[in-house]
Amino acid sequence: MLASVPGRPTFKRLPRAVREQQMLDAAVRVFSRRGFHEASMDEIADEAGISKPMVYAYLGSKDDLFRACVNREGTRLLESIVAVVADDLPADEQLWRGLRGFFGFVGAHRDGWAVLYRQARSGQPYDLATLRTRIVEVVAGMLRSAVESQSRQARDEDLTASAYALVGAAESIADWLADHPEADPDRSAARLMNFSWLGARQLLQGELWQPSSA
Amino acid sequence: MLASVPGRPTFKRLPRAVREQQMLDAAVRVFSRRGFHEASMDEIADEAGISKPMVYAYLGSKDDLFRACVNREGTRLLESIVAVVADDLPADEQLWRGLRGFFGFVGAHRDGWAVLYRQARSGQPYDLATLRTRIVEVVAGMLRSAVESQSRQARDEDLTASAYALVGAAESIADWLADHPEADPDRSAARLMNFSWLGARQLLQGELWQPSSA
Amino acid sequence: MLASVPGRPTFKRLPRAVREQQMLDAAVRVFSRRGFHEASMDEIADEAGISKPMVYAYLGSKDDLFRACVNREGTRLLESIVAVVADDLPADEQLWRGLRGFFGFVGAHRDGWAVLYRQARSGQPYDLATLRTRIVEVVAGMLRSAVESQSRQARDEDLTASAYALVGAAESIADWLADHPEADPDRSAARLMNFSWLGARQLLQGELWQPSSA
Amino acid sequence: MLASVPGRPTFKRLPRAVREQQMLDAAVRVFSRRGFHEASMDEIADEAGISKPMVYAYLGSKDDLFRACVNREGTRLLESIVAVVADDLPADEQLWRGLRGFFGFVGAHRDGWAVLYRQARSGQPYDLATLRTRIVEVVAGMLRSAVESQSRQARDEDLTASAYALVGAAESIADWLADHPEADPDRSAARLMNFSWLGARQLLQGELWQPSSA
DNA sequence: CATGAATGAGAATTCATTCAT
DNA sequence: AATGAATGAATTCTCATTCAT
Repeated sequence: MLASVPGRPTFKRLPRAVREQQMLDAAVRVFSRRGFHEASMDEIADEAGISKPMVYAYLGSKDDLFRACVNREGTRLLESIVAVVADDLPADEQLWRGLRGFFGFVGAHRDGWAVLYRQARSGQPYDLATLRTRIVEVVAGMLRSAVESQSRQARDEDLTASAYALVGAAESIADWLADHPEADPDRSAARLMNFSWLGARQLLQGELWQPSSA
Repeated sequence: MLASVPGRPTFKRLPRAVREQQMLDAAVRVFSRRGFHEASMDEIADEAGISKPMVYAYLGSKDDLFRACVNREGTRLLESIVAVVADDLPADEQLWRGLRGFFGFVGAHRDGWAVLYRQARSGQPYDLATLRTRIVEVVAGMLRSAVESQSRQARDEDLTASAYALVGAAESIADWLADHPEADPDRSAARLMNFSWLGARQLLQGELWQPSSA
Repeated sequence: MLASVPGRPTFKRLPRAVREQQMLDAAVRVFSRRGFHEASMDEIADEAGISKPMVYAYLGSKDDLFRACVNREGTRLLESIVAVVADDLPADEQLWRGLRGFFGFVGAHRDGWAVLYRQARSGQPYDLATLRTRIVEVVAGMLRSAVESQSRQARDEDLTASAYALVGAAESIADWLADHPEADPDRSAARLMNFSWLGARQLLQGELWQPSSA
Repeated sequence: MLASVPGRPTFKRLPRAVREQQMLDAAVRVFSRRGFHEASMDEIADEAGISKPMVYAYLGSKDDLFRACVNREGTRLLESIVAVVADDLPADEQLWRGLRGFFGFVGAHRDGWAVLYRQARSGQPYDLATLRTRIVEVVAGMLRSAVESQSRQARDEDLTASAYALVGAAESIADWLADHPEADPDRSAARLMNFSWLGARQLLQGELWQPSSA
């Protein structure tokens, strides 16, 4: 009966893998707009078009569910970056590509970003700390190899601090991007590239960084 | 009645203003270590050494209380920055002073910083968004005046983006600082100054920014 | 269909009676270790190696299932006793055989005993009350016929009380036995026989204990 | 207003100690008639004429509450026995008094007995196991001293078994008593005394029953 | 001023039970 | 015959908030 109504998909008796993704989608949306604590399992189940016990059966407790969201979105984010970065490129090109990947993800998955950045941060130390640390380390590594390619020395602490600064700057702009749906992710990437690569002084003097490709 | 019983110490009937500060101190500590939702009014009252009804009588609901915390700490933070910045200084000097003020506050008020940054973010739209926007605007204004002093034009959006980047970078490093009590705030300020003022390229080439004063 | 796929073992399509016994075995084990309420239908189905709907199809609701367990174990227990008692034996011999049968069952079916005694007791008025009453009546009858064989009178209430005492004593020792797998059931039977028979004999002979005071 | 209605006691704002006893009374009644698992905190709160949060505030979780019930009733039971037993009396007199104390408690606190015996048994190992063991040990000690007063030897295991039998018999009769409000506790005590003492006396005198066959 | 006593409302979680395939 | 998918209905427990003293 229901199935015969055109345009209204039957939501019944789907295989587990499909349902799990639906649930995760719903959970990401709800966590994104409410935050971890304000989100209720009831609302998530509703949003997924399913009853609460199914959520528990498939994805466990609220904590488990949240972790699963963070993991999925975190993995996607990492992949968005890793997919476009190639080790043998010059440092600025790598940074540029990394930023485009990053802002591209944020623009395309605003809810996922909100869960990762706004929600996961404040609470219990989910794997997010790990994820962020990993990103920071990747960036730090990138900087280090760039430095070494110039036969220079740099204190590790300084590199790490720069990486933190860079990641924080990216997050901050991503946050603004997530709240401005009309904004262009690539443009955000370019702006941050200029700021971080050239520095405020250069910017103030009107200098601009230009992508060598594309 | 009770107070008149000899040998029984009179309960301190402190003036309202003092009590309120005690409560806010307690609330900031508790919100800082638990987060908004995990913090219970019971724990806050306990920490303040008073009974719950007093908290409600003086500071209103939990939301009100949290807002009061954010306001007080936010104001202090702004003051830490404003106090050291003078409009007629060159841009780099202003930035340098602003960063020192900022990291100084974070180092001295780790709990306050945690409430402002980690907790207030995730949830309800408290005045924090406002506070952050105000800081961003201050920084953007600083950049604009610097640009204009060079008789140049710059698109407002670009300036804003740079301000966001700068604030985000500062927050990120502040966050790291809050978790490393042994770290030196001034050193953090210097690192970020280098990064943001000179840019990654300059840094990679070994250039360094030097404070003209102090 | 599935069964016709070569190389894929045919799922055992066991006859209903066999399946039911498997389920009851599993249920007795689970009820024994968890108690009625803590036992979940999931765990029982798991233990039986079948899916839940089968349990419902064959044995009905959880209550039904529990009743079925109690019935089966209760019947076995009664049979263990009845099988060895013969009406024409002297009273002490009957009691001795009855106790041996009883403790023999407990030693051999610890799970069954636990279900009967520990679990069924606390809750709903299953047939257990009936079972116990039946046992008490059997014992009371045994005592009565012994008395009458001595041409004596005894108040029915006193006989019933003695039967209760005897059954309670047996249960108490059985309980201890169920927790001590190394203990010898026959030895327990002999101990209780000594305790109860020497008393019962005096009673049967009309002797009475009198309080020295009051 | 409410307080002025005669015959309708005001149930409001009682001191903690009073409320706790009311709650325990209610809990014992509900646990007694429903069993641990079937009893809901809602029903207990209702029965106590109070809201659930108060129960949690004063007595903790459902487990804690149950433990508190068992403790209170167990203590009362022990006191009922200890109060009337005096070490320097002859063994039979001690046993007689102990039984009267025991059955007196059961007759006067049927609900308490039900909680102790029927409910606490089946579930988690609350202190009840301890309580019962303690009682068994007391009885065993009583028997041992009686034996030794006759300069005889007895194997400890046999004494323990007799104690178990005695306690089990008492519980069994108590159970019957709890279901027959019109019955006289003292009469039950006398019946069990007869049954057990006449047996115990023979035992104490070294008599043994021997199986005629096997 | 100050507080112990009290609660309404809602949250997570579980479980017996049934459908649709 | 057999099962994975699905849920209604409880249940325990917590918390912000308010009286009555």
